[in-house]
Amino acid sequence: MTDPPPTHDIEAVFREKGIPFTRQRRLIWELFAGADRAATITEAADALRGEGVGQATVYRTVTLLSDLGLLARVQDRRGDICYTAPPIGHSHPLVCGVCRKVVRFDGDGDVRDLEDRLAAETGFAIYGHHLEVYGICPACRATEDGEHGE
Amino acid sequence: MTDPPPTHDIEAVFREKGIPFTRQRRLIWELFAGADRAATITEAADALRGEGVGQATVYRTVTLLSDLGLLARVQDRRGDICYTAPPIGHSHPLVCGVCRKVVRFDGDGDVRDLEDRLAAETGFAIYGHHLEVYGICPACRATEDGEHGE
DNA sequence: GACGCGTTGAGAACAGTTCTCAACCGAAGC
DNA sequence: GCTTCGGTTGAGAACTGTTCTCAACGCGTC
Repeated sequence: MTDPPPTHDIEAVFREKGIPFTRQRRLIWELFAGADRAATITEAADALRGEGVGQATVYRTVTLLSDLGLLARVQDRRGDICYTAPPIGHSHPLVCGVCRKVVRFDGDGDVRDLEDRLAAETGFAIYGHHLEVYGICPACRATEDGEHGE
Repeated sequence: MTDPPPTHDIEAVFREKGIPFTRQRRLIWELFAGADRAATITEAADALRGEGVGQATVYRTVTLLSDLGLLARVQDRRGDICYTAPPIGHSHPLVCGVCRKVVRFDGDGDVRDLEDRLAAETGFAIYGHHLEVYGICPACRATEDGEHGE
């Protein structure tokens, strides 16, 4: 497994690939990297409209960052597609289904064994996996218990 | 864990919930359950158009089956959203990214430990997870190696 | 056979995403 | 400093996938 580049070195990642790291791309990256919870593209576009970042650019940049492996797609309990950064270096997201807070964890050891076993059993050449864990974070649990008594 | 109802007993699942198992629903179910690989909604709609099944019905039924936990959503290497049956009883899909062939496996033991650890470490109330493994099946590997020499 | 209720199909409506194109920006060369 | 060139951007159109609407239909019940 490759070494996870540190988040703040994203500029280096771009430079290395010869991709310009423009003002808009920086703003979009900072929005996702600076938040501790996943955001939808619409939310990002709304938040950055004031900064003069167009919707198309948000779409283009999110796609670009995803392709570079710098953003991961997750979904909340309602099924809304959100993005969260950074999944760099192969961590997995534990997502709060209510507030979309994301805690990252490294479940790689656990999954690697499984992959090896599957490869041996099925003959598949395994190239990846997708693991997300969903839960309700302590803060949202407190709120839900208190307010709805559910 | 609940006992996985056998695939052929899907009618019983519907009956139990008081949901009519109509001709259209049967056709749609059989299309997904009968295939050994995942299909997109568009493919299903195209395949069943001749049987007089409308597109809206395919969407409605796939949503219904997903809600009942009888279909799982996966994606191929191109990112196309596909559905596969049956994930009943908590198996996970190993999907061929090329031909979308699906092999199911029970990785639950592996993930359960991880979940317990995460719950203890983070305080999240974990309600679910999403695990898919992606690979290239032996048949597609043979084709790709032979034809593209990649 | 008539009634009632949920399901269905066709097409309209909608939302999210991608495409188009002229304007813009920054780096390189003069 | 000015010009050129290639990639990026923003606005809006176009497209795609999905959901909604509504009249017709099918099936169980009376």
